[in-house]
Amino acid sequence: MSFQGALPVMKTNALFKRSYNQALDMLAGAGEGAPLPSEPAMAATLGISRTTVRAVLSALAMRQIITIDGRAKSQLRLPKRSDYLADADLEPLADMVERKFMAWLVGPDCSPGHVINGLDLARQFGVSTSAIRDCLNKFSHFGLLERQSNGRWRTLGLTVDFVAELFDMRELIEFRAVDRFVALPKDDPLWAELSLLEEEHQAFLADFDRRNREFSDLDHRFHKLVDSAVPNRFLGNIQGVMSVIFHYHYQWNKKDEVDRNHRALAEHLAYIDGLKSGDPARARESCRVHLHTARSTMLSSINVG
Amino acid sequence: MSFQGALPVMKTNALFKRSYNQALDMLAGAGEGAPLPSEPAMAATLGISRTTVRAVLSALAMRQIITIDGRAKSQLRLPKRSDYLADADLEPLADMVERKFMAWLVGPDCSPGHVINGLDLARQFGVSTSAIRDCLNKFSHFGLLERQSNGRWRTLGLTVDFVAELFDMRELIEFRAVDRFVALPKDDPLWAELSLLEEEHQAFLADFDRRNREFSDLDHRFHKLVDSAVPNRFLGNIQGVMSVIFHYHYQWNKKDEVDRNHRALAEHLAYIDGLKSGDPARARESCRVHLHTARSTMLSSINVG
DNA sequence: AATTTGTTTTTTATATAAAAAGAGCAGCCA
DNA sequence: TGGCTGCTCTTTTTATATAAAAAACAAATT
Repeated sequence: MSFQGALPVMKTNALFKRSYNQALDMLAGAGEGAPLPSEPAMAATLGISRTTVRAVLSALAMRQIITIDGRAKSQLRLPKRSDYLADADLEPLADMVERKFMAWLVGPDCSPGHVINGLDLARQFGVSTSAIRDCLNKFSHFGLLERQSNGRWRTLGLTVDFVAELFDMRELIEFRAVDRFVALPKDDPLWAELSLLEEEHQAFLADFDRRNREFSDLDHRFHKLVDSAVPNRFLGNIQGVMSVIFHYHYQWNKKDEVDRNHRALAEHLAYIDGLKSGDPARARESCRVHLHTARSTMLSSINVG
Repeated sequence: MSFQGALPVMKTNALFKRSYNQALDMLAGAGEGAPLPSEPAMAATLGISRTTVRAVLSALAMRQIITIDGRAKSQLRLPKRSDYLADADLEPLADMVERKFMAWLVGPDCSPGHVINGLDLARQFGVSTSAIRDCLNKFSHFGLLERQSNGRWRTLGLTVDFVAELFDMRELIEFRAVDRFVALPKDDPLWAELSLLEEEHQAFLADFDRRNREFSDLDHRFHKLVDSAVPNRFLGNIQGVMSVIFHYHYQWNKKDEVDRNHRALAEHLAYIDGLKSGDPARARESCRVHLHTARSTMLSSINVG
């Protein structure tokens, strides 16, 4: 299945490439002729192992960007644009497969109940079947897929039922978290974090037109903070599903995006007020309103999409 | 397809072996010289594909147990004990790995926080690294493992925290299910199922000494029934964790097993009464009592274990 | 003595190959 | 006509091989 001269690459070296580009950034920051930090120091800075640092360093030396002589490493020249490695495959493989799979899942080639052909997907995405298998395994935990008795995979799709069940769970969890949150002592660090997030919301609102697109991240962080009042690892799982669904679904449903985000932003602020009031009933109500809106927004988005 | 001198076995043919033994059972039921059902019929009976049926049939013919001539298949002799394939590897590979892994996890070779060496486990269990990888992936969804940034696996273990969080979640879900359950119309099929299960509990109690061991299955089915009042696929996930944890943990903690099961059985019956009373407060209370006992039993079992 | 580098050993991630099991089709027999 | 068999093609499951990355170890330098 090799189109061009694709030699057999066994494992993506995305980490190396990312680190290489990061190293170039560091060199751009320093001056020409400047000495480089030691290998362990660089490893710590980049958060990678020394093995990878050494690979990056020899690549830099090969390109005549730095020179290495024992432990004396120095910069020969400033990095140019062309020195950077193309960001084509900088993404970890699993992320790439996940992205393509979600696109396929909500796209026209897949209808709910569709039986998945792993081999075919592998060819389509340009990866091996192992990668597909891992991805399918992951999504089956998210409830988007099902295994039949004969070992085959069937899509369940982003159906109305799925969303309803997901939100039921979400409400169950978040209502409880709200009760716990309002009862937190006033010196709990979560209150400070909440205030910080409130300010972020205000700033977002002030600059809404430009930052509109980044809302889903803010949304995720806000709900995560509320839910953290009841620490529970199983809850994190559900949050992960929510996050993935929201991320991908709204990426392909830009319709009414501005209105949707604007409304959610306002509701978040009311929700924060509710929490800060210390009144459980009021907090619960503001939470209920927001989750209700989120649910119907998602449902209508699925129905038209 | 040779099951004796097989040198490099690439994939376990557990399905074939299980089916082969099942076919022997069928032959033992029929008489000598009796005609065999058609291939599709056997496939349907055994719940496998015709390909596997054909493999079984030719193995039986090879062993001179049956004779095949076109579509005329007939039994030559009754199967002997020695005809059966050894039950060493009749278990699906994934199940075997899961079992061994859980045993390892709660055993002395593994303490919470331990970094897992996949290759080593593969050698220990006599399987390939792929099988281990699949297993680790599965258990990470159960919250028993964690992936570190460097891609390594670390055990979190069956700690007090884990159990506390698991039961928090369970209570959250089951309380809600109870509320919904008592509100079901009296002609809902769930009521009939509940009565059936109540009878099973009574029968269990009458024959407790002998059936004691099978209690965990009954327990699982009971809670599953209650929770089915609120159908939700994410909930099924949590139930799966509970089931696995209970199954393995109590398999190695036989201490006080009789008392533990006896008490749970009594509480289940009270719980069923509570549900049948139709009074939400009473139902909730009997549920609370039982879940509370279950939690403390599990916790104390971990502490002494 | 504490770090740094050079080298070797482990471990993980991925593609590939091959067995096992499933699905479908054409001809055939009752 | 309807179901059965023989055959072929797909799809899934698993083991293995190998590159990437991490970790460990040893020698060298400050």
